[in-house]
Amino acid sequence: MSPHGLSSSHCCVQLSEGDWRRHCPSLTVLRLSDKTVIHHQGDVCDDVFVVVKGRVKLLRLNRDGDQFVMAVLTEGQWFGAALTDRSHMTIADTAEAKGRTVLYRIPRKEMRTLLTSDRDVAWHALEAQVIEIHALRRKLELMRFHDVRSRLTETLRDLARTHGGHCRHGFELDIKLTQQELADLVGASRPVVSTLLNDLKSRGVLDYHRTLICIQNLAALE
Amino acid sequence: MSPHGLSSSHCCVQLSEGDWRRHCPSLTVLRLSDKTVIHHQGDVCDDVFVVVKGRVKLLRLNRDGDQFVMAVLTEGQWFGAALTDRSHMTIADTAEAKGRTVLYRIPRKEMRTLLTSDRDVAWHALEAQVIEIHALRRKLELMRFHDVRSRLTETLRDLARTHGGHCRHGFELDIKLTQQELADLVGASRPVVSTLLNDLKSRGVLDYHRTLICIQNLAALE
DNA sequence: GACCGACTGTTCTCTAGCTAACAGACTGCA
DNA sequence: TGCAGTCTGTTAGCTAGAGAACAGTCGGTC
Repeated sequence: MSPHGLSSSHCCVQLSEGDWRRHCPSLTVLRLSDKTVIHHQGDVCDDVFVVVKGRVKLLRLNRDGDQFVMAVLTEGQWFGAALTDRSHMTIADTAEAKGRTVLYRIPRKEMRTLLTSDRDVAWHALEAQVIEIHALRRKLELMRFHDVRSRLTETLRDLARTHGGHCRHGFELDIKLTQQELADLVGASRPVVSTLLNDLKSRGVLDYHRTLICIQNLAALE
Repeated sequence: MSPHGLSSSHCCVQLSEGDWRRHCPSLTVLRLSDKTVIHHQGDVCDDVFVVVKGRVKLLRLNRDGDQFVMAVLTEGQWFGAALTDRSHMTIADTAEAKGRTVLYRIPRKEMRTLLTSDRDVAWHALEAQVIEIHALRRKLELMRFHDVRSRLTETLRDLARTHGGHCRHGFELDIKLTQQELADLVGASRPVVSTLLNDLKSRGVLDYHRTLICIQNLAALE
């Protein structure tokens, strides 16, 4: 539950595979391995993808290959082609599977039909977009007003909320992240993230071993 | 028209005052003068506001009073209470009238009813949110990868696109902005914006006098 | 159990851009 | 026509954090 009362569970349009197939006859199922690129920024893409299992990173690359992660999507969320009428649009984000994932691929037109015909789905979609806007605005505010240290702690709190699970030490992220990935999420360079992470570790706030992060004291993340 | 083909005209749910009144019986009309604060971040607010005339700035303040402008809304766009079911939610953005503006104020519940009952309005709302997400992601990308100079030129191009009008010199922003406001929009300090603006002026790309900015050579903004 | 590739820890240097500070210019109002 | 308030122009430090560079560590695999 976010401090603003927007639970991420609202993001999910809870339909079964049968429901999806009924509404979207051209649906295909994709099974992807870690780091598979689903679409690349600048591609022309006319499909919408729904995350069924696993995680998908939405990110932007600059010409040096540095990346900035806009969002990490979980089960039930969708991405891909914009919903406008004009087809053959260029896509702004790169989407990449994070771990093994299963997706549905749906032509934009069928998704549009579903959204205009089913009231519930449309409402949930709208709510999901509103929540996404909220998250993006927060991220912008963080980028503008906060230093890397507080951006890092906020990001960890967010991750704990949306991708966390309990473990015997406390609160464990069930998403494995290298320091580089965390830095890409925070919008900072790896060296400073590394140092800050060590500082937090030495202060007993969290513990980690390589890509597994475990938050011992969520409250102490301020 | 944006480079991605998302025209801002799509943001507008084009309803007449009669339409609005029919759907939302509790609608009230607000006429505000420049700089009136409509709601402040942290307020509890259960109303949605629709911009009928003028401009509204959506911004975040930090404790030093520095502000960062998330969006400048025009006619037809709406803001305010989130659309979730839970009422009495705290609001994340400060909203401020930019110049004289006219707004409709609608209780969240009636807006919700309208959105769940009218297919067209719901669709347009969804499109508007998608476009907003697009803009926010772009802004994030700019903040992450680009220096103040290119953020400034991109911001000016955006403003020309969404709030621009022709004048005899070229392309004039029909929104008056002080350098401080421009800096808040770009996410930079006033002194550097001032210097960059002078540089652009001396290179003949644009001209300005106090709050009036006139772009002579849109293409030269790269 | 030795090797390779991926990841982590740390240090040093360098710079974009922030803050502060102040002077000049314009605008509007008495 | 003068004064107050707001906006602009510019300069001089100062610092967060980027980037490069490299050594250390883990973990899989042959």
